[in-house]
Amino acid sequence: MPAKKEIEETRRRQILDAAEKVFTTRGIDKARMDDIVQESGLSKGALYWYFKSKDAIIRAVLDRVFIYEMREAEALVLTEGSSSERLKTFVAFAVQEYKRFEKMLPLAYEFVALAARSKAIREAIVGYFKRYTAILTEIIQQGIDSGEFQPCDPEGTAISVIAMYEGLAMLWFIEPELVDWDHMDTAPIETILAGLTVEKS
Amino acid sequence: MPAKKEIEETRRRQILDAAEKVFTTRGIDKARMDDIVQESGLSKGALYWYFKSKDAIIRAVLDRVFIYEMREAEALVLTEGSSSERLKTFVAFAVQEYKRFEKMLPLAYEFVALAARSKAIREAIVGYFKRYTAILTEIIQQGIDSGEFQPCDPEGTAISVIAMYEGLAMLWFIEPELVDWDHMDTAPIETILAGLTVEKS
Amino acid sequence: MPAKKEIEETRRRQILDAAEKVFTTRGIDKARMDDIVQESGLSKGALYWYFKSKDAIIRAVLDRVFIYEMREAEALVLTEGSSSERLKTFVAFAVQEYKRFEKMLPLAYEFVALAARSKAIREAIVGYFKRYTAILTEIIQQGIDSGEFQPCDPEGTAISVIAMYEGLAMLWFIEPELVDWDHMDTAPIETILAGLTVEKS
Amino acid sequence: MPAKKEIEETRRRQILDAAEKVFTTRGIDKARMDDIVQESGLSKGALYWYFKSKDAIIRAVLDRVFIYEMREAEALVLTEGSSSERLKTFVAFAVQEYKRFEKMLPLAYEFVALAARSKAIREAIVGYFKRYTAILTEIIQQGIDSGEFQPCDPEGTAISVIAMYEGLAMLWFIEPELVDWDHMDTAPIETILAGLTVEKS
DNA sequence: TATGAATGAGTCTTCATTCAT
DNA sequence: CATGAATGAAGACTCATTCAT
Repeated sequence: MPAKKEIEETRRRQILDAAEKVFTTRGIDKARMDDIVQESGLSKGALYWYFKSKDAIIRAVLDRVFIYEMREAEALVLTEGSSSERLKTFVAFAVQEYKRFEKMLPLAYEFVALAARSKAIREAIVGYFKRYTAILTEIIQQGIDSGEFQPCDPEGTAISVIAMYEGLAMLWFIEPELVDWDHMDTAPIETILAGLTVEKS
Repeated sequence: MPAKKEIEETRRRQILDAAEKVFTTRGIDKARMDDIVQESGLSKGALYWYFKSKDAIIRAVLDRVFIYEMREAEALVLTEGSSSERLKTFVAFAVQEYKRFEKMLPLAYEFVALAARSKAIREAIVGYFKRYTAILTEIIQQGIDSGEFQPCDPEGTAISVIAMYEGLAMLWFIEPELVDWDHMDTAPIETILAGLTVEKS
Repeated sequence: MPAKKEIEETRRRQILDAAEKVFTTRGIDKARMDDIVQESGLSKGALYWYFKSKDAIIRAVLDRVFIYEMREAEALVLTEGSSSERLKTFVAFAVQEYKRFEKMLPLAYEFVALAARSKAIREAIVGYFKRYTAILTEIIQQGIDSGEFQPCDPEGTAISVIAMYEGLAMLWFIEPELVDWDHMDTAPIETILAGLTVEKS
Repeated sequence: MPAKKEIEETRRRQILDAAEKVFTTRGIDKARMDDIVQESGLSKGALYWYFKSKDAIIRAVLDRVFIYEMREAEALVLTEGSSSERLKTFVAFAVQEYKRFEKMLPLAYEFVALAARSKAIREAIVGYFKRYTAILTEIIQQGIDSGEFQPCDPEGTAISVIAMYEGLAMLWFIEPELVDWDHMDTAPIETILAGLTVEKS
């Protein structure tokens, strides 16, 4: 017997899937509850049964957008190999994620814009970045400790790297031709690695 | 005698100033024409006398946000000194701009989000980035030509640098504590410069 | 259990009744949606639930005004008696209709005026006249065939008769005193019948 | 020196010509003062200098539409010839008028519709019909007096004739194909004349 | 639980009219 | 006399939310 809980979970997912799609294509503000109703195949009443308001749906979608699995990335920290290797692997992983994320970028930037006016949204996004930063900082710290990387502020550097990739994603979003996304996982990070790595004489 | 043209110019500026402020604080979608009316001190009719619609105001504000003076930056290309110097000066200049830009960032990200659905907006933003890229590419090319920089793809590198600063600005926008903006004009670019510069031994 | 359909039908009627009244008293253009809201006892939202726009309501009212039962009149064609009798009965019937129609005449003339700019309206009105013409033409044709009427163009004559009554209705509408509506169903048609009928010597 | 009066007269005519055109094409309600401004080539201020309001323009246009020269028709009454001849000449004249009037018919029917709510408009239109009726009544009376026409109610008959032509004009306006306007000046009136005329044998 | 008809405050936009120059 | 910028009341329409069934 598919417990109530399961049905409820299914309904919520249906609604959020629909909302995500509608928000992405029409924009959050322009999206109407009726659009979500139609897209979800449910009824108006059902939406309001599972979510208190449009705002509640927005927040739930926000969480789906900015909270995803980083376990794979986090596991990297414990991997064998040089720090450069790990850094590259991490970046390659992140670039993969961006690619999967592509369709949701419009939504992501809407949330970024909304962050200016909503603490809840700001916190969700900040949490996402902090997790990313923590992983990258750890990798860089390992490199410094092992003498592979120049001494430097590991967190600051991590943030610079993340910023660079966020920026590239944004440029790519605005005009794909600006960015050669197929080499994204190598060229930019190598520029940084070149400056980061201790000269092997 | 303040010629007609002048009055017209004043009115348009009044309206756009008001719109910019309202869009920034309330968000473009949530902004009501009445807010702009109140903020501008003009009347509803006056707004519609000078601008066909809310959308026309949005576009006009867009242009004000993304089209500004880069002459100063463009002049840098012709400056004396090493390419590293020029690069740093350019970055310092850009960081200054971001600081002046601070209040408008929410608006800027709204436009970025809107870019997904509007060619006009996309083009305005792309134009802005292309101008920036052109300057930076030129500086890097000069560095390569003079043997100061490693051989590399100058445009790709320029875009990476711009992306990094765009990303930093975004992080700073979302959570100022994430980014030490006071050293923004030095630390990140130096990491890149380290990798870019030919070893002087 | 008043099936859904019934409620829908009731609501539409409520709205169209209200619209008809408001259009008639205030004029179509001067009529506000809020007037219809008030007159109907429904809410703004309800109006827009059942009709897409004011224009949709106008069209629906148009149909109610110009599409009505002519079955009774059409049945006349098959009646016993002389063609003169049938013609008179038909006219008497039509005059009755005009009387019932009295209150809607302002609306009817608004539609006539609108016909100049709307194909849909024009077609609705033309359809109405064509049905009337067809009946009358048939009656006159019968009269000619039986030798009761002079040979003539039956459709042209039918149109002349209809035109005369339409014109009388218009004069009556503009200034009731101009037309003795109580003898409308006899005097004018007899003038025509006198000229139409073959002399019985 | 073209006295002030002349300029004033010119301006008024310019405005009313423009208004007539705009009212006819857009409809009185949908016509904007700005349309008249543009069409007239004058300025907004000028319109309000010569006419107090849009309503004043509407009334002035009304007068131009419904008050025109009937002197020619009125002169007919004194003409030589049989009453039948005079009647036919009168009808031919009227049909000519309708043809000239063609472009203004949409406007005329708007005024008819407005008559329901405006005494002033009603009176203007009634005045027009009364003049026409008076002429026609006189002609018919002459025919009765001379023994050419059957004894009948001359005014009632006159009104029937006018109504018929008004109705034909309306049908023609709504759907030109319904009415063979080229024979309008003969066929319909002859049907009536046939019934009206005393048998000569 | 689920439905979808109904609500009505809120929004953009229009346009007759005014008035400083 | 003439101009056209400015006013602001009014009106069509939208849409998040509610609630009787």
